[in-house]
Amino acid sequence: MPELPEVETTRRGVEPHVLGRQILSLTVRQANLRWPVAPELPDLLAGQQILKARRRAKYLLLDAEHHTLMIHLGMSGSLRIMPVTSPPLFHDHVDIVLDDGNCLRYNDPRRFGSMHLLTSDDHPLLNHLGPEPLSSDFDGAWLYDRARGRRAPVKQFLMDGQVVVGVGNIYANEALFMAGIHPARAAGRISLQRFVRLADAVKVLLSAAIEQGGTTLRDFVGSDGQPGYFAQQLNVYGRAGLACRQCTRTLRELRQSNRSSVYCPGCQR
DNA sequence: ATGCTAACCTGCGCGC
DNA sequence: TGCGCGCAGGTTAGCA
Repeated sequence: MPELPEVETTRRGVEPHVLGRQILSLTVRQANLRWPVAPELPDLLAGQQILKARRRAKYLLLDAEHHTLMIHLGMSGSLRIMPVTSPPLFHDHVDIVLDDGNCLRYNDPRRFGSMHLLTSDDHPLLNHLGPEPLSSDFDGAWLYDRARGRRAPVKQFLMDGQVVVGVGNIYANEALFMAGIHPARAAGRISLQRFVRLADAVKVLLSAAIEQGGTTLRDFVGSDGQPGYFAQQLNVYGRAGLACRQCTRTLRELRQSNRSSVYCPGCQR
């Protein structure tokens, strides 16, 4: 489910409900996520007030007084604010119980998500991440520099978290279409000018998706339970075999690193 | 250093 | 109706 816009939508939805709240306790019903939830995590976090809700890449970072709770939603995770009394449903793995009768409830069918407790942002999972796509650190020149000598297809290059964070399969496909770049082209063989178009496309797409509450595919819901509205604007993702909206040629599909890429053979070179 | 593969899981849609 | 298969928004470890 979640790419960066979904995580940011979740952060914005959750923030007003958790800021200033004290964490009374945590209920862990299923600790086997992508990495096991540390058994001592609930006791360490209980009693602390939540001071800030940040995002880094696709990680949601809840800063408390002495620790930061780092949450990843994986492929199928979601967070909802709800009364702690409402009965947990299937795959509701963790409740972060707040002091106002509500809880932040983590649901994740596939359990590819994770929860870690940090004492600083110096963590192996955060240390080697590339720039935020919507920051000024990320632009065409950055992509061009990082692509020197890289023979990997640009699609994989763009999805590499050490190059830039937050660009998942959907937006990688869409950005390459918007920039007119074939997903299989070697990253090191793309001009600065074309990388400028690609970086701009990433920024435009992610910004628009955040504005509209993320992309809804199957089961995504934001923290207030409302679906996003960006899905209807996808030009290539999920449209293999259909006509390109720009040139009417049939969109093709190929698999790269076991992920599907959809592109227009006319518009993308 | 780069790049490829398998791995972690469940659910859903499709063809038979 | 049921079953097996392939595929799905992510990311890491391990190995060539």
